Amino acid sequence: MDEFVSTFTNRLDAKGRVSIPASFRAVLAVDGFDGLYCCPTLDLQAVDAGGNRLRTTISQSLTSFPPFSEDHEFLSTTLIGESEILKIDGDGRVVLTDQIKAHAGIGDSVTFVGQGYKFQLWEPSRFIAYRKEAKDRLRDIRKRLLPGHRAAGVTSGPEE
Amino acid sequence: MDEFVSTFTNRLDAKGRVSIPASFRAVLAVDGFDGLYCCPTLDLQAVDAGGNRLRTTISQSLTSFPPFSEDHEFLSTTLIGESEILKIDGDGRVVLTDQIKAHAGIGDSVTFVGQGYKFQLWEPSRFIAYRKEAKDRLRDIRKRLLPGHRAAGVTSGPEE
DNA sequence: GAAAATCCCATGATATCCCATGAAATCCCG
DNA sequence: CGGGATTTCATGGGATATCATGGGATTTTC
Repeated sequence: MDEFVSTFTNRLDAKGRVSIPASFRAVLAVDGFDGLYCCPTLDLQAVDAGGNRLRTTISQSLTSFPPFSEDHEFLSTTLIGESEILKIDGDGRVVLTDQIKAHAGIGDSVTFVGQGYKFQLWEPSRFIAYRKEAKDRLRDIRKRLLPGHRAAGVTSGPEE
Repeated sequence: MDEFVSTFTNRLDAKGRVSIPASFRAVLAVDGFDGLYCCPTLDLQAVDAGGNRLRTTISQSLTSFPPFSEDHEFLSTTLIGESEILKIDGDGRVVLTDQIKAHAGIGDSVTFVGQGYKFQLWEPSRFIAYRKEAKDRLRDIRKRLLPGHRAAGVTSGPEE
């Protein structure tokens, strides 16, 4: 297990804690980062989460700008300043901060969406809408690429 | 913990003391600098703060100018001459000098913004305005780097 | 000797730790 | 192959530690 795969939805308890899906915890353990690195996505009501691999990806996007340059300051303010490092308790749970919950519109449950080297946190119903939107868009793209054909070998799963 | 991450806002007490966020103190402890190195930000009403890594970064940005050149003199006057080293008390608090408070327009509370190897001090409401600007700038940069790569969803992040 | 800075301790809110529980998935042995 | 035994996992709750903040007391500074 070295990639975040699949989607899970868990509930927050009275103290605001959520269990990170067990398979995601296994990936984090391999990644070797103590805690959960969380960064709000810029144009989605979601939060990117992960460990070292996510963090270094973000850091590296900063290295192309010299320190003290305007762009470097702007980027680090948004990417690092808005990020949070959540502690993972002994049972594999985290407490989401108010900023994270506000940004993603999260109430009493969270959907964890695996995306390889990172995963995203969503408010469940918002994620369902987003996924539908993404599928429709994918269909459009395929239609344009393969006019008059059905995509061979590229499945999108059962249509609902 | 080796980077300043996330944003915190704390209040000054009657004696002018503010707690440095605990996670930032942990980073400073690793960095091994006794005190808090503070340097007014050149073009912003903010103050850069940190430990050894900030200090060496400032020194290195000076080496790109020949010693005794006008630019070197000017920059070192500003960057080093205007810097201050604040004492950190046993409870992890500092007392901001009048210069710092004046430069950043700080009243009765301070926002600490993590930026990796350093963090910034802001007057809270001023920071909110700046953050909005920073996000817009990040959008521009993303657009230039990833042309035609739009998010599939129709939602955009919540505006505050 | 007075004002300011520093040290030390108090306190309430919040976060963290540790153990319990029940349901579901997995295993195991016939 | 099957069904009971065991483990895993998400969730819950009480006890404990951490942290920001406040204030008195002592030391420093000029």
